[in-house]
Order: sequence, then structure tokens, then C-alpha cells
Amino acid sequence: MLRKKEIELKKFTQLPVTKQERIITASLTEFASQGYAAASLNRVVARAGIAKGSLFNYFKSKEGLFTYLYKMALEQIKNYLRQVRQDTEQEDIFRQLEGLFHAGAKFTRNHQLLSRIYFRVLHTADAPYHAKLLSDLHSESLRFLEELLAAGVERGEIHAGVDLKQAAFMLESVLNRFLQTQYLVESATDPEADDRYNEQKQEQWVANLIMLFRSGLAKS
Amino acid sequence: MLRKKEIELKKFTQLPVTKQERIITASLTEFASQGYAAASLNRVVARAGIAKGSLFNYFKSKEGLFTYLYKMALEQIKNYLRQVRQDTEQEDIFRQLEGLFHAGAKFTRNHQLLSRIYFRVLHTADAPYHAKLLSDLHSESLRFLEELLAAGVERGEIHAGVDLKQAAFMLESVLNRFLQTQYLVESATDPEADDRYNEQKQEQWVANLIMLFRSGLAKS
DNA sequence: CATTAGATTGACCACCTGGTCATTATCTGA
DNA sequence: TCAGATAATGACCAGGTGGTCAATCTAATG
Repeated sequence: MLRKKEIELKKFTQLPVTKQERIITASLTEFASQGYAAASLNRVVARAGIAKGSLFNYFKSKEGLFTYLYKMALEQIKNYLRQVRQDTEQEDIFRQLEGLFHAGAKFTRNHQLLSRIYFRVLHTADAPYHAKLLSDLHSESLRFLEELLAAGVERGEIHAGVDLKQAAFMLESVLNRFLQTQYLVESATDPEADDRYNEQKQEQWVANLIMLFRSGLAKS
Repeated sequence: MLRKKEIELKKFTQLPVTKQERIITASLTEFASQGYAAASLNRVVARAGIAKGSLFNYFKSKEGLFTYLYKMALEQIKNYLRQVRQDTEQEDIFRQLEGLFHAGAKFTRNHQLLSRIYFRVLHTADAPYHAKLLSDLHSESLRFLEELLAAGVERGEIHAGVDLKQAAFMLESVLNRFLQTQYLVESATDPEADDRYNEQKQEQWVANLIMLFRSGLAKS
């Protein structure tokens, strides 16, 4: 037996795929450009070409729609991380990290709307459950990094005295900020940001950054 | 001769200080808890105990009020950074960084509303000029860190081959994320976050982190 | 074809928003 | 004390919101 919520979602998932896509794109676009509170469902239905009543037939409320989009996105990200790990399994930890930065940059550039929602909307006070949603995503990537690092320690590539949780925190912070610079390059006034976008220079930039992580700032 | 905008702001700054404070606190509280778009000026005036018309007499619009608060906050932050630099002038770069992290944590905890607006509201799509405001703040702290690092290179504490812009980017990313964990400890479910708050453990945590920056992850 | 169950619609609702401005209250100086 | 200037007020406005639901359309079945 299905609970009411599931019945409603089922209604949506059994719609013709093109209609689903129109609704999803319209919603993502609206949330990404307006934030949660300022997002207008009137504009969403207009852009999706459906009646307002229909939207509320598929999702019980604005919050329900937002939550659905969030869960969809989280799945995509998890799959992506899984893929990245598989692709770089036999490299050493520092090349793995390099791969992770590049893959993240690519994902961010290919999913601009999702990125915008992550970086701009999910941090806001008005988004529902934002604290929980963020900390979910957060611990997901921290755990991912920690496992990566632990394997690196076992292979003797990382100093055994390193606190892995802390190292993961450091890497995740920088990775996050780096990705944040990737989806908003057109509006960047800072030439460094441009470098981070330019494909050839980015390669060098990331390699250099990993070097910093590897060897530190101090005189050798 | 004053432009109209300045006349309006003058009206506000010449109000009795206690009234100014009531209005500022009410506004900060509202923006911090609701985000920009969802913030209600009706609630602001109710909490501040003034009439709605008065608010629009002091500030020409919602955006004007927000901008005023932002500029006020930016001044506070600049002063604070200036102070921190003075206080640690004769230490080595790594102790300076340690001091910066501690000072930042203290500031964040003592200015919860401002922090909330910085971390949650300023990142959102609905806040006016958010891109410009953020990048202002951003380049402010990047420049600060870069200068700090440059002095460290000159004193021979930092490897001369290090790209300073990049190192500043790394440090700023982590500092930011670290501060973000400081203002929201009560809602944290993650025990690590608790460690970062606990004063005795935090001392150790920061020292350890700086060690990572100094020496890197790789086996020595 | 007629029946019927379910999907789709959009006019409509109560509510709240940022912003205005005529009115009222307060202050100032002579 | 009174006039004139300035500050404070809150009822009011047009516009937009999330959400509802009776009416309509669609398609499958007998």
C-alpha cells in the first residue's frame, strides 16, 4: 500500500517523459534564478506549459516540489562520485584528487542549474530543511574523501600521522570553493577565476594546487 | 551639497542611537532568519516599534536598507582584520594564520546575525547585487591573506616557489568553511563540529590544521 | 455509442508584500 | 503662546503569492 505522498509522486513519474522534463527544467530554472522564497510557481507553470492545478496534483506544495528536485540531484551527484572513484581506482592518491577536481569542474559546468541551486539556494535561510539538506550533501563528500585518503595512507602515500577527518575537511573546503568558481565564470571580474576556467590553464592550476596539498607551504 | 540618498541616510544616522539600534537589530534579525526575499518589512517595523512610513523615510527601499546593513558590516569586518594584523605583527606566518583562525572564530560567534547574513543570505540568488557584494568581501580577504603570505616569503618562512594567489585561495576556502561551522554549532549533529567549537579542543584543531598547511599530506 | 473514472484546467480565494501619502503629532524659535 | 517646519503615523494600494476546486476534457471500456 502506498502512502499518499508516494501516490502523488507516482502520478508525476508516470507522466510522459517530455512533460516531466519540461516541468523539471522550468522548476530548476526558476529556483536557480530566484532563490526559494522568491521563486514563483505561476512562472513555473507558465514556462512548463501546464496548468497550475496540475502542478499541485503532482506535488503537494512548493516545498514538495523543491524536495523532489533536491533528491533527484543528490542521486545524480552520488552516481557521479561513484563513477569518478571507479575511473581512478588504480592511480595514487594525489592523481585521484586531481581527477576529482577535474571531474567536479566538468559536472558543475554541465549542470549549471543544479550547481546554482546548491551554491546559492541551499545555503539560504528560506529554503526548507536547508540545514539538513546541506549537511547530508556535506557528509556525503566528506566521507568520500576520507575513504580516499584512508586508502592513500594504507598505500603509504600519505603521512600516517595525518588526521583524516581534518584533511578531508580541508580538501572539501577547497574543492567546494573551486567548484563555486566554475559555474559563474561569465560574471567573473577576477582574472584568476578566468584562469581557473581556461581548460589548458586549469590543468596546471589544479596540478599546482594538489602540489600544495602534497608538500605544504613551508620551506622544504 | 548632499545627494538625495545621502540626505535620507543622514536622517537615519541622526536618529537617537537607541532607536537606530532597535531598527538595525530588527532588520538584521529578519534578514538573517528569512533571507532577503522572504524578509518582511512589516515584521521589521513591528519588532523595531516604529511605523512603516518611518522606515521608508530613513531608507528609500528594502534594497536600500539591505545595502546599508551590508556596508555597516563590511566596515566592522575590515576594522577587525586590521586589528588582527596589528596584534600578530611580529609572529611568524604560521602563528599569524593560527591567530587569524581564532580571531575569525571569535568574531563569528560574537556577531551571529552578521555571520548568518554573510553565509546564508549573501550567497542567495535573490539578494540584490549579491555577486558584487560577495566578490567585494571575497577579494578583501584574499588580498589580506596574500599580503600576509608575501611577508612570510620575504622572511623565508614560506617556500619561494609557492603561488601566493593560489595559496591565499586555499587558505581562504578553508577559513571560510571553518567559520561557517562556528555560528551554527547548536544545530550540529556531527561530533567533529562540536570539537571545533569546544574551546580547548579547538585550539588543538586549529594548530593541527595549520600544521597540514605547513607540511602537506605526503610522507616526509 | 454511452458511461465513467481520472487527468487537466484556470478562475478564484485569502493573504501578504513593498511602497505611498494625507493626516497627525512633535519640536523649534520668536 | 502661536506659527511654521519637520517627523511620525498607519490606512490604503496595486500586485503577486501559494493553494483550491468545480467544471471540463480525454480515453478506455462495455
